[in-house]
Amino acid sequence: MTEDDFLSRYDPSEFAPLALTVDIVLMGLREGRPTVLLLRRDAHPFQDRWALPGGFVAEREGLDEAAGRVLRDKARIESAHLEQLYTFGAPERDPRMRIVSVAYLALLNERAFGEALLGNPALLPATLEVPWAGEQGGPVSAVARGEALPLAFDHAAILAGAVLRLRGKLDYSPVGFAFLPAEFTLRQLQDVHEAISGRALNKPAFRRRMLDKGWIRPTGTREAGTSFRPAELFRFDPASKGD
Amino acid sequence: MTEDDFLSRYDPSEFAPLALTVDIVLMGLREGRPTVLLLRRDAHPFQDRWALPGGFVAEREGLDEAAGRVLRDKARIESAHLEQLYTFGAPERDPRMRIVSVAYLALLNERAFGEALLGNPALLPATLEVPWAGEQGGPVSAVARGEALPLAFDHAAILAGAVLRLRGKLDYSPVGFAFLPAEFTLRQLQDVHEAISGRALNKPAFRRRMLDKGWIRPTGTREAGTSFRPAELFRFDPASKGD
DNA sequence: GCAATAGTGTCTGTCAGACAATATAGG
DNA sequence: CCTATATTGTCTGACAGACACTATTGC
Repeated sequence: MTEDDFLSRYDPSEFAPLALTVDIVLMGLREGRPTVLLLRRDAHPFQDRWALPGGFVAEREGLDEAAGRVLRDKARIESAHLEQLYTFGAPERDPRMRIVSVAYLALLNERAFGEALLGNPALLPATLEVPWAGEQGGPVSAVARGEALPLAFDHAAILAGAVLRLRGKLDYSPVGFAFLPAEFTLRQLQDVHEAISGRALNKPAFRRRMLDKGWIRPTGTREAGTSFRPAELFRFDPASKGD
Repeated sequence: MTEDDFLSRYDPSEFAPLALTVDIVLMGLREGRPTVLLLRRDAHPFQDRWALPGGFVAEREGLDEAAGRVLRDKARIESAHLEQLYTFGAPERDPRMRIVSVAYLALLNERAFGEALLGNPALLPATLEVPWAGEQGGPVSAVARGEALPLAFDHAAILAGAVLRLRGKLDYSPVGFAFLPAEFTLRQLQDVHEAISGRALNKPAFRRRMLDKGWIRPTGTREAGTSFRPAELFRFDPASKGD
């Protein structure tokens, strides 16, 4: 493909206006429900609709790097589990010009979620309502104060993709620990799994499964401040494998 | 994020040279091994190394659309299972300029694989050698005529991603049928699963599993031309669900 | 002791692997 | 009948769900 290739390097499309952005699904768990952080758009297009935090990819910046920067700038979050989700590039997805967006998923534990809210008061937490609908997931809506928020661009599709990705990885990857602090009880871990999968789980079976997988290690300490029997604290053991 | 947002629309990065390409992993099965089709690079950079077929995304073209076009132009394949894999955008991945590549995975059955080879004789089939290494997969090499091919750009990483994606989806999605003709025997389907997962499977268990999943329906006919008991032919039943 | 939750033991149904038995094509 | 492969039957072990039981804390 010599000449062919050579010529295509000078294809006009190369010089057509094109921008690259990253959009980030900032997800945490609130009251047992997956919750995302959204920003209201003040300008056209999609004025007054709600959008994922995002930003343009800089000239000498990698994609993961850009996502990390957006995380810092828009939510004051220094570190979080961050993974690429999918790339959206329909020509008309942004009416202004061709903007291709690489969507990322960031998972926040309770502390990071709270810090993000403090760091940027414009962020609105919205509960993800996922009609369990079949099994492969259906449309997702983001709800705040009892009302479904109108979303900008193709951001509803991005949210749906985020939920599917999480559900798919939950069982065979230790991704669920990203929602928890360093030390946690088995009940907390089970709550995470129930929130993401959207269904109740059996306690003894869950405990067996987690211990058998070898993902967690007991710390030897127990939680404090309960008025009943305190649960044992565990830590994620990255020495296992996966993800 | 009014003013902020407004200003960022005019960020210089928007006008920095940036190109968008799709690269396609054309995968089929040959002699029980995953095999991909590669093109030799005649020009710099990475001259004489092997690369995935790819092309620039045109001005008013969606990403899936661009991938379909590359499939037609470079391999004369009219239709195939095509899914987006991952987007690679390290700033220096192409020494000439910033080129972001959206990788796609195309699955070919035996007929499509043969047609591609006829349609473009420059395509070289290379066997994917996947050292089973642990479980999450390791580095992948593409081997032809007994030798590992030197790959261009970050295409080795793309191949590794393709193998992982396939392995991950095989059990809970009907993706394996993309490698087979419309009618097939259970033995053929099992061969596909063994080739992708890289391990031998139990015949009765495999048969039960496939029938229970409801993905396949018997056609009532049997294969012909065997010198032994002919196997029943099945069809993929898309009425089930998933993918 | 009481309330509340943590953690364990046990039964049972589902399902995959192993392996053997039966079925059927061509010769 | 013989060979080779398809297809089915059955046993067994791994494991998840259900549910009841025991343990431990604050009060």
